[in-house]
Amino acid sequence: MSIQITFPDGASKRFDAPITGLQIADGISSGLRRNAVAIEVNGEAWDLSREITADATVSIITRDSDEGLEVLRHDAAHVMAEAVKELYPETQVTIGPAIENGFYYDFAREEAFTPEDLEKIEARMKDIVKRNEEIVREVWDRDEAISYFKSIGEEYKAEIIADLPADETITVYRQGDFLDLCRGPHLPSTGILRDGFKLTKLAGAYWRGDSNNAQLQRIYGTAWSDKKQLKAYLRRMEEAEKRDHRKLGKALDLFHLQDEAPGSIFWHPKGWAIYQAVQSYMAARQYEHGYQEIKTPQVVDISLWEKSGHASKFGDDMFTLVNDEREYAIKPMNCPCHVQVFNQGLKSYRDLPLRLAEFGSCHRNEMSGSLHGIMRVRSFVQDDAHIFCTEDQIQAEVKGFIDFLHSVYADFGFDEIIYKLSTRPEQRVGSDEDWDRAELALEQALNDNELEWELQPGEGAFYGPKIEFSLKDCIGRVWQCGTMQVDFSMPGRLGAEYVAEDGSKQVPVMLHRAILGSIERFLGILIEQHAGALPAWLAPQQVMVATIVTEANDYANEVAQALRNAGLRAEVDLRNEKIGYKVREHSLQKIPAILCIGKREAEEGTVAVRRFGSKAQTVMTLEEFVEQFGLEVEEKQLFDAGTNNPKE
RNA sequence: GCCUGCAUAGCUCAGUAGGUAGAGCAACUGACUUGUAAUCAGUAGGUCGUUGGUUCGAUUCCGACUGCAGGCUCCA
Repeated sequence: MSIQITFPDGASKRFDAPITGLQIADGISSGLRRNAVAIEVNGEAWDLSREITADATVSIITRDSDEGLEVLRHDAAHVMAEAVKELYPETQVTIGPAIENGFYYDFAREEAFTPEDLEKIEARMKDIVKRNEEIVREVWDRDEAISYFKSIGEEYKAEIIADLPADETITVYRQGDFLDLCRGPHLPSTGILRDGFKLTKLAGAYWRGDSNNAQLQRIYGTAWSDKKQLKAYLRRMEEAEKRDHRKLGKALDLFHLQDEAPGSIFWHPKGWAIYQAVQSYMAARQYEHGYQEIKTPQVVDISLWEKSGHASKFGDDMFTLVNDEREYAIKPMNCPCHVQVFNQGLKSYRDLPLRLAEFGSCHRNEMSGSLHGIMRVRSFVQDDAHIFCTEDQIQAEVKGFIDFLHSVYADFGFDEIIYKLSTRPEQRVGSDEDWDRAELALEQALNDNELEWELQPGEGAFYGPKIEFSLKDCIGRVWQCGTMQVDFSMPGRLGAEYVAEDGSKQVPVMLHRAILGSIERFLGILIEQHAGALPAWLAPQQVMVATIVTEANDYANEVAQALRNAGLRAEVDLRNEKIGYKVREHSLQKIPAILCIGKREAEEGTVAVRRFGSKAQTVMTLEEFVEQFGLEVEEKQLFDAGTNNPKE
């Protein structure tokens, strides 16, 4: 019998059935065969060794494609599990998927793995690759599979199989003496994995992601198509880690943290200068967008948090204090306070939408393990605002907000934003009808803006669904920054009302929103995004005036004063040091512009400008520099350190 | 909170198979007045995170605590 195989370019060819992906690849070219790791058959990824018995459209998956890398990484996980079982037979295997850049496998074992064990495991993995064991796909009967895995002491595997949907085919992959439940696809043999992998870290992880369950030991690894790719990745990571905001915060003297105040930041002059630049920028932008800024109390009676529902859901994470037999909470968020401001006086539908903004200082007693540099802290300031509006106004407000957010992120130099829609959680307040409408409103806004977004079912806040706007840090970790949440319930719980056109009293809808999220977190990401070399408008010190000889001191001071008068953040370095030393130091501090002042400049009334990232020196008059640099600051130009040109 | 690891001078790090520690940079002093990424010489600087234990003796070994790092969980 012959079957028709159609290729990606539309061409097709007849083959004698059955035929395998490996044979097809071999027939096309030896290079393709060498690089093949799997085959896509009618849109489904198959093993190269699986027999194709009917007409099909196929495409060979190669080792350097995204799909191919996923197969390699998944195989690396299996090879690791095999290695672990060989070295530590008492270990139970659970799950081991491919992830971005690599893979992991979760193991259950009494004794903890040590970093030295990782080396042993990695060495054994290399052995298994060298053995080039054939990887064989087998279809098993469900009950047989369950009893087999139980019989060899793999309780977790048995549990996974028992929970698979009834119509799912149970496939088991065999490599050497190691059998693992898996959907596949896998490589034809372990040798094809080659040597582009490395075990990277050891971590704890809960069985099925639930902290009530047993904690397993997770081993992470990274895997690439070959050793060269692996090395390139490791080098990239090493470079990226140099941009870590904690390192730069210290090196650039921006802030520090210390034991006595875990999760709280001591901002130093330069860090605070950035902080203030960001905050005052946001204040101006919000004013422009029709927000009114307010300020609400830090310490508020616990009863308000009970009414809002926060005390019952987040009570453990709130800092509370008792004074004169009265219990207070240090505000963990601003919303209930904003409703109090709304509630003062009688509001009309003509007042809506009412946009109240606050740089709200919040304290949350986050679990110690979740603290992370200045990205996740216990004391932070949100660029928070609440929009009180009618249901009809939601669409326009959400749309307007998304545009606003995009323009802010663009000013800061962020072009990659991750959008997520989080919908109703199990524990929530409000009717299902309200949730339906709120979720729909957000979904529509995302689609109207033609954004690519990811759905996170059950991840919404307890009072409403939300859109999350996330950014990535230097090593690719995703952090939520902006948010837009629709809330139909809190205004009602806290007694907010307005008089409608017909004279009736109505409860407004409340939109919770933030663009930066926590200013602290945003600054952390901002520092990493620019590797500490902030664009001129954000740089804590924008200009450094450095003298070459003492004789130029007076003129240098005049220059610095003129720059300050022009609204620029300028310092002067009169130290008795060589100019090379000063240039080096201020370059390491990533100051956007160094003005070198010698006898010549003092006599001519000029400045010798050296921009960060460039070795070029440009002599111009002080006036010319103020105009040029001032414009760059005013226009919030993003400076490209590599080319010394403003970015598009 | 849980798992694994880490904590030495202001910073970056070395070191002690258990006998109270060292480098570079920074700081300070002096000389040098300098033209675009480190001028030279000298001085000073540490209860080796805190706290128990083992030991004649602990920075080193063991435990607890605190903090940090990487994950997991959580994130109003």
